[in-house]
Amino acid sequence: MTDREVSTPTNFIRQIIEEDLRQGKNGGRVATRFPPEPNGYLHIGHAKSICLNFGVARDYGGTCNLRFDDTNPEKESAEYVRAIQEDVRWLGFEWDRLCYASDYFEQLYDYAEDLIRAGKAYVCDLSQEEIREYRGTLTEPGRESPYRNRSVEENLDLFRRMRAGEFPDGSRVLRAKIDMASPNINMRDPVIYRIRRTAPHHQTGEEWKIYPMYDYTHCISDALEGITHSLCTLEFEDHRPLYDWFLEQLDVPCHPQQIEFGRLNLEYTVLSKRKLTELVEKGYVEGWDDPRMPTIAGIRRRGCPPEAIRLFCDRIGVTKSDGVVEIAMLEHCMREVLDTTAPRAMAVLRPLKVVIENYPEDKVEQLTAANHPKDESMGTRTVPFTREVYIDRDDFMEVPPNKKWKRLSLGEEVRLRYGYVIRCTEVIKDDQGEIVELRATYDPDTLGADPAGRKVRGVIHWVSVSHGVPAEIRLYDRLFKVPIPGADKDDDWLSDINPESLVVVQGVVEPSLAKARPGDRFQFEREGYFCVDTKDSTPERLVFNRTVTLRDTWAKIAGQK
RNA sequence: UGGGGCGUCGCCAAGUGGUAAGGCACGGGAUUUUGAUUCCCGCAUUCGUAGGUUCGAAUCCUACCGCCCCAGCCA
Repeated sequence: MTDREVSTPTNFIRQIIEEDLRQGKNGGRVATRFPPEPNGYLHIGHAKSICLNFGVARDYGGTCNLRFDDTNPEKESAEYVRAIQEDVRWLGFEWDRLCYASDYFEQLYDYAEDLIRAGKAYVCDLSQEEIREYRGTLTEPGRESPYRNRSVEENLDLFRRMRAGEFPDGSRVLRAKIDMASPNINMRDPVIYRIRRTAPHHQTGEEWKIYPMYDYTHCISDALEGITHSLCTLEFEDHRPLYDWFLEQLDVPCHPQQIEFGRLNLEYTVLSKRKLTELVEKGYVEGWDDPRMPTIAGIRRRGCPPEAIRLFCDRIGVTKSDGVVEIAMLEHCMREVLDTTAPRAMAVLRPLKVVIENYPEDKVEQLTAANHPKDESMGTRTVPFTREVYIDRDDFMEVPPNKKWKRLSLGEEVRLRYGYVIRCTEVIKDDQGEIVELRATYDPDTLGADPAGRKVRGVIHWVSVSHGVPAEIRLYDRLFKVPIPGADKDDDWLSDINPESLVVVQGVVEPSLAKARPGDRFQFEREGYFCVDTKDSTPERLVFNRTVTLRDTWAKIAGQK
């Protein structure tokens, strides 16, 4: 935690926990867990859950396990297991125990036999389609399976043979015997074990031919780990009666309390694992860690510090109402931490050469620049000033658009950041009328001093032509062009992708940046926050990713007219 | 038209019968060699709607209305 995060969040879950502590429940113990299924990368929605679970454990002197909910080998992989651990650690959390639901397969199996012996579970031979038909609908009750009243002996025998691999996939399942007429569909004899003979499991290999389902596995795993508060998202609210049912039937060590909260929705992106997987697999992005992805890996590569994510999660709060958080909230958190932590530098994204005609041909001045305007401890660096410099094309207009313009224009003055005041004397264009170069003069008395008798309103950044270092700069923008992709036609969400979510530009950066290391974050003055790409940047060919722009009041004013 | 949830400012969110916190966004101003940052100031007489209880209601009751989730051998 950093200073920014000292105020402890308050929310209904923390209130429940505090009340439990007050009453001495669970022997004053608080134990949570973060239970991802390793079937994809973690995204910012998971970050909310991570911050909640690990944060609660931290603040109440409890524990938090990282538990892989790995009961579906067909969709899971060791690669996801690896990536998830990396992401949780990067976010700044460390688990007490690293667990796998598959650690409990043997116990889970034994509990299933207990259920059978108690007459609370049975092997059902109905096909998948038949089970669906027998289940009924939202408004009509289901019907009991013809296999519902098999003897304990027959059920035990069949279940053991399922485990032994005697039956093909899909031929039989083990079901809990609850109530086919329940208004809660989850209670209509849910399947708790299915046969999967071929798919090797990333943790248990070929050992198992049957795999337990989520509802059955999750509550028992929680109980075996001594979890006190099992926090999950709202869509599991309907499953809570089932969660409690299993724990009541079985002789488990404890009965954790499931509490549901609203999952995060964020504007201009998607957060469903299905859609994120589709973006990756169909090549709309370059991978799970594409900087446009809302994955932890993508956000990290984009240059966002973990502290900003934690700050964001604290600020959006935890409730049961499902809303959509504006992207501005996330961007604000990024800027807030980057402003104080990122050293400043100058980079020209769209270079326009300026020749300062009254500056000596081969003179080079080493100007001193502060690495942070209000943090002296970040030190200073030196930037070479020469007769020819690049400025950004956006910082010049031959004739100013209005009186508010404070950048360079023909015949007018502007200050070069940390350097001199220059005046544009001539605009050189090519045959197409495109501006290719500017001529200017400088006022030698303006280094660190205001010019005599004039006030220069504008300051622009620049880089020496002879000393600047070329760099590829990737300008990332929101992945979708509308706040809610697929809002009115969900199957068409892909058509809402923003075709300009990535604009690559060949820029020039100040020479001090040549020694920047992958992952280093900077503020390019007047442009935004950038970080050295961890995959593609090399000392010979620097690549910077734009994390987020600076707040841009001018763009707002300019956009109004 | 079954069940489970949720409705407080444009967005997020406090509030738990005593007279609407905060953050983001937005608007205005100050300072500024980043149109950044920082700093002031403004921003819900009203809590989905309608009734009722009460000296007093966002908080309690009733009835409506709206939105979300559930019919995987996914989690």
